[in-house]
Amino acid sequence: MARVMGERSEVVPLLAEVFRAYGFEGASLARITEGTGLGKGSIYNFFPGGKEEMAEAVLGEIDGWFRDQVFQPLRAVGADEAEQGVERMFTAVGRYFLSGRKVCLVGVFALGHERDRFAVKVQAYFAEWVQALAAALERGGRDAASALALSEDVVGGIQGALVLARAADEPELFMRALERMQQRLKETRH
Amino acid sequence: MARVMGERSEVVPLLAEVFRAYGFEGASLARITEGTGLGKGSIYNFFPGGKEEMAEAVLGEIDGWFRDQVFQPLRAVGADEAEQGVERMFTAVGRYFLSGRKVCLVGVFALGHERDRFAVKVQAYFAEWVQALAAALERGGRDAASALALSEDVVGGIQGALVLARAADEPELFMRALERMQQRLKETRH
DNA sequence: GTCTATAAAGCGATAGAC
DNA sequence: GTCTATCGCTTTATAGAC
Repeated sequence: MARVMGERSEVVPLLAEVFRAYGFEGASLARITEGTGLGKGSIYNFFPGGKEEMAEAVLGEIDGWFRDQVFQPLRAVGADEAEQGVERMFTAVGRYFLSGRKVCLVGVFALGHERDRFAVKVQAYFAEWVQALAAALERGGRDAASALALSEDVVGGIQGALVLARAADEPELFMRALERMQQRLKETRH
Repeated sequence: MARVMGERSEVVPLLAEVFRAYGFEGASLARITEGTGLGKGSIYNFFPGGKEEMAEAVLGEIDGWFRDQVFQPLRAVGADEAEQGVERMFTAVGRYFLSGRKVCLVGVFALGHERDRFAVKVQAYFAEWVQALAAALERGGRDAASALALSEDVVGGIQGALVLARAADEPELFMRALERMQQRLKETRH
C-alpha cells in the first residue's frame, strides 16, 4: 500500500469525502486510512493535531472554494449583470454537489454535535453565503429586507433540497428544486 | 441512580434527544445511560437489539407523531378548509421543533451514513410528508404538478431552515422562514 | 514520508447478582 | 427491572524502524 502524496493539500479532498460519508465521529482512522490510502503514521505526519486538525483543514478548503467560486463572484457583480451572476451561482452549486449526489459537509456538521466544535467556521460559511447572495440580489434592484429574506430562502432551500434528495435517494429532486428557485427569483424581480 | 421507568415507551423520548444531539454513531452507551438515567442493563432489557433497536424505536415514534399530528390532518382536510389545514401544519411544526431550537432527527439521519441503515423509515417519512401536503394543496385548488412542486419546496425549506438556524445559533431564523413560506402559499393561491 | 507495532482508553454488548 | 463487572473489539494516538 506504499504511496507518496508529497503534499498535504492532496490529502484534504480525500479526507473531505470520508467526513462527508461518515460524519466527524463516524470517520474512524480505519476509514480515513482506507479513504486516503495512507497509513496512520503518514496521516499524523500531515495532521499532528489528529482528526480535529483534519476536519479544520477540510472545512478551510471548502470555505476557500466557495469564497473563490461563489461568494466573491456574487459580491463583485455589477448592477447590469446581477441576474447572470446569480445564475452562475446556481450552476456552480449544482456542479459542486454533483447534481444532488453529494451532501454539504458544513450542513452535516451544522445539524450535529460537530457544530459546537467547529462553530466559527460553520457559522461563517452560511453567513457569508447568505450575505453575498443578498448583496447580489440588492444590486439587481431589490430592497435590502426582501433581498435578505430571499437569500435565506434560497440558501436554506438548497440545504433542504440536499436533505430530501438524499432521503429519497433521488438526486434529480435537488436539480429540480434548484431550477424552481431560479424561476422564482426571475418571477419576483423588481 | 436507581430508577424505575416501568415502561419502555417512557425511555424513547429521552433516547430521541441523545440521538438528535450526537447522531447514531456519536450516541455512545455512556451518553445514552447519562441521557436516560438508566444503566446499560436496563437499557438492554428494553432494547435487546442494542442501539439499532433503540434508533428504530425512536424513528417509529417520530413517524407516529407526525402521522397523527401532521400527515393525517393534512390528508383529511376538506376543500373548504384546506387553507387552514396547511396553517395548522405550520403551527404544529413550529411547536415540534421548539421554534427552531431542535433539529429534525430524520433529516440528520438522511444526510449521514445512517441513511443506509434506516433507509426505509427515512425515505417514508419525507415521502409521506410531501405527499400529504401536496394532497392538501391540491384540495385547495392547485393542479397536481404545482402542488407537488410547492410541497417539496416547503418540506425542503423547513429542513433547510433548521440547518441555517442551527448553524447561526439563531432559532428565530427558523420561525421567520416558516412565516415566509406561509405567506408565499397565500400569495400563490389559485 | 512511509510503514508496523503498540499503548491506553472507549466502545457495544453480555452475564449474573439482587 | 435494575445494577455492576467483565468480555472482546475498536478507537485515537504514539513510538520507532526503514
